[in-house]
Amino acid sequence: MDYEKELENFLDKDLQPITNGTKNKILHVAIDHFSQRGYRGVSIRQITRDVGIKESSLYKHFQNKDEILDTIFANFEVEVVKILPSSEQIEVVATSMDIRDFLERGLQNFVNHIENVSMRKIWRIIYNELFSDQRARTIYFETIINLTIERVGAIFEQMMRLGKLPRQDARMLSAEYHYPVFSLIMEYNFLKLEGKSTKDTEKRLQDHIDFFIKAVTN
Amino acid sequence: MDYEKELENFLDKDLQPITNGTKNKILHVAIDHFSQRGYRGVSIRQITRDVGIKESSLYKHFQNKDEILDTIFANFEVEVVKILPSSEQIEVVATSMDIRDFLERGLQNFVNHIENVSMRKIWRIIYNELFSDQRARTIYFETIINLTIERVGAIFEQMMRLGKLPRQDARMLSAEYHYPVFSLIMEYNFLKLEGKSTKDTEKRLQDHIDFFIKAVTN
DNA sequence: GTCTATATGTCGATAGAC
DNA sequence: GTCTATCGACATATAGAC
Repeated sequence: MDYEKELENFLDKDLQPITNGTKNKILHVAIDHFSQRGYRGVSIRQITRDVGIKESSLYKHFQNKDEILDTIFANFEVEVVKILPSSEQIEVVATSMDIRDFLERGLQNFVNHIENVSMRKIWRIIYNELFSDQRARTIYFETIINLTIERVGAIFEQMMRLGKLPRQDARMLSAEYHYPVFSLIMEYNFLKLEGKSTKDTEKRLQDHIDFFIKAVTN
Repeated sequence: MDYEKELENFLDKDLQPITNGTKNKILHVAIDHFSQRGYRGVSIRQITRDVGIKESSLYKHFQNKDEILDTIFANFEVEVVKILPSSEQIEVVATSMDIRDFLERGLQNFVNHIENVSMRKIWRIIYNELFSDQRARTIYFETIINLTIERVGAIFEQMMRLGKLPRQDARMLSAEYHYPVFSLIMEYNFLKLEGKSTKDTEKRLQDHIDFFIKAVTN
C-alpha cells in the first residue's frame, strides 16, 4: 500500500512532453531540492552537481533558474486539475452517488494524487513560495481552493435539485466542507515532510466528513 | 477604525525589554523586510541600509542574522498566547457567555491582534518559513493550532457540562470550528499582503460561525 | 550538449581605528 | 557603538573550445 509512485516524464512550460533525459533529470533534482530548502535556498551548482553535469550545461535546457520553477508549476497545474470533477461530470456524479460516497471518493482521488512523491514535493514548493511567488499564490488560491470549492459546489447544487441534500447556499456549503480539508492537507504534508505518522490527520479527515454529513443532512 | 497600531518596543530573545533605540529599529526593519521577501531573501546590507548604520554595527546588537529571527519569533509567541483564553478563564467564560458570544468575542480578539501591523508582518514570516524553519513550524502547529484547539475545546466541554451545548467530542468540535478559521486567516493575511479587500473573507468568517452554531446546536 | 574558464556581483562576518 | 576596509565563499550567467 505504501507503494510510492513518481512522475517519470515532465512537460515543458508550453506543456509539450520532454523526451530529453537530462532535462527530465534536472526537473526531478530541482523539485527535490526546492521542496526541501525553497527556491532561493537552492543553487544551480547544487542542482547540476546532483544531475551530474556542469552549471553551464544546464543553460542549454533552461534559459535561467526561474524557467525551471515555471516548468515545475506548469506540470503541477496540469496534474492538480485532474483530481477535480469536470463540468461534464456534474450531472452523472450528482445522480449516481450519495453525498458520503461522493466525498469519500473525492478524498481517495486526492490521496492517490498525493501518493505520488513528485506531486507531494511540488505541493511543498507551492506552500513554500506562497509569499514570494505570484504564480504559486495563483495556483493555490485560484486553482486549488476556489476552483475546487466552485466545482464541488455545483455538484452540491445538483444534489439539492435531486433532493439528496436540503436546499441551502451550495457554494457556502462547499467552502465549509473544504476549508478544514485544506488545513488538514497542509498538516498532512508537513507530517510527511518530517517523516511522522499521518494516521491522526487521516482520522481527522474522516471525522470531518462524518461531522459535515451530519451537519448538512439534519 | 482602520487605525493601525505598531509594536513600539520589543523584547530580546530572553524576553527582557529592549531599551536601545537602534536595536528596536533593526527589529522593525527586519520584520518589514523578512515579511516581504523571506528570511533568506533579505541581506544584512539591506537591513542596515534602512536602519541607517553600517553592517558591522549590527553585530554589536545581534550575534548573527539568525539571532534577529530568533528575537522576532520570541516576541511573536508572547503576543499570540495573549489572545488565547487562559486555563483560569475556562470556568468564568463558559458560565457567563453563550456559544455565539464566545466565538464572536474570540474572533474580535484576533482581529484586534492582527490589526497591529507588526504582528501581521510576523504572521507572514511564520507562514513563509514554515517549511524551512523548525521554530516557525513549532509556533504554528503547536502554539497556534493545537493550543488554540485545546483551550477552546476545554471551554466547549465546560459548556456541555452546563447544558449550553449538546454532549459530543469537545476537542473534535473545537477542531471543526478552528480549521476553517485558520484557513480563512491565512487567506486574510494574503489579501492584506496584496492590498486587496478582506470583506469577503470577513463575511465568510461570519458565515462559518453561523454554520457552526447551527450544526452544533440542533 | 558537454566541458573549462571566467565575468560580475552579493553574501555573512570580522579586524581594528576612533 | 559607530565607522572603513576587507576576507572568503558562493551566486547567476556567459564565452568559446570540442
